[in-house]
Amino acid sequence: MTPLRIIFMGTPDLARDVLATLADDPRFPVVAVVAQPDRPKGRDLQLQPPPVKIEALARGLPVLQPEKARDPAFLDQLRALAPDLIVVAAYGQILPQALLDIPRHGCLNVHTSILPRWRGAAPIQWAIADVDAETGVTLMRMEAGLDTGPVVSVAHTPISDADTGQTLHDRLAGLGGKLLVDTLPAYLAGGIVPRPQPAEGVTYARKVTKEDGRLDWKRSARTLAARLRAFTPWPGAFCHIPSGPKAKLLKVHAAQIVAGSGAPGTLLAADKAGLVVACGEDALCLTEVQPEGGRRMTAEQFLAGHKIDRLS
RNA sequence: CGCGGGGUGGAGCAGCCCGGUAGCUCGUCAGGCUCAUAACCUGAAGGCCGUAGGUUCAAAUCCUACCCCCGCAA
Repeated sequence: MTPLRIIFMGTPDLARDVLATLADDPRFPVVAVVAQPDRPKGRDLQLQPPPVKIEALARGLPVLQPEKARDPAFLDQLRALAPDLIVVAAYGQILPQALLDIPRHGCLNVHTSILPRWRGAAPIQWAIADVDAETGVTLMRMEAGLDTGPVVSVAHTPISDADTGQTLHDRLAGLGGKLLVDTLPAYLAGGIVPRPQPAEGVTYARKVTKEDGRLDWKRSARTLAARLRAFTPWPGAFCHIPSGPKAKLLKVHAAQIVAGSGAPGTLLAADKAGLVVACGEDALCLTEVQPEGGRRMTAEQFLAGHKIDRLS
């Protein structure tokens, strides 16, 4: 039997971790890696390679970075590589049927939720923001639809009150890689028949935007606390300090739900313990913040230099 | 030249536009009060105002260059 030929497609940190786990395993020879093109990043807007590209180059793997995955010339390149299997993790583009048809064993996607819940771009964040008790990773055989393919295998993990988008991301990245390498042998041997996703329970995790980080004090403290954790580290949570000629941005890094009531946005207390802000329901005690232009600091430090009675 | 905020005793800030004795909330140290204290009262130490030039009788403040920190853009 000729050696297996695997192509990996992915872009961000999560995909890098999955790639690392896959490529570490000698049973699964990765012959090429596909990532999104380098994008301008950082304060000087310099072109930065995506994490997957860095990982691939460090391993001496060839990297392809097509602008569009449906580009016919790119598809020809893929065919020329004669992959038996394509593994996709957070690649960031819809893959056309013509691409899905290339490998003999099809395309498998590592998706960081328990499908059909949270199909789409930001499943990790929305699982936390929606206060789900658990989430997980789904290995799925890809179809043309958005995360609609039949399920090969699933791994679960509970979501704790301490989980943030970052911690859950890291855990799911590890879980995803493990699920992939644990499942692949049986799948490739034909021992697993992918099962269609249930028709019930479909939700969509739309892309997170900067605006999702805005703390709307009219919401409940419970909701705001969940969103704060979900959107850590990006886009983070923020509100505004109304004092002065123009409102200043205030990022909130850590907060806890506390008892209290008042007009949403009102500062109910401000001491070493934190800034207690009235919400639509209960209150939020901000313990770590970062004013515009400054570093992150404790509520105590912040209060030493700012006199405020309300946030917006 | 992508856009913007900022560098002032140990911390966080004000003062800068309208140059002329370095200020606020804390912290630290000493003393006092108190059964006691993270509370309160009194006092003290601690700063060449990011760096280098320039303008001026005089620069934290105005001008120029540079260094460093942060946010937005992803």
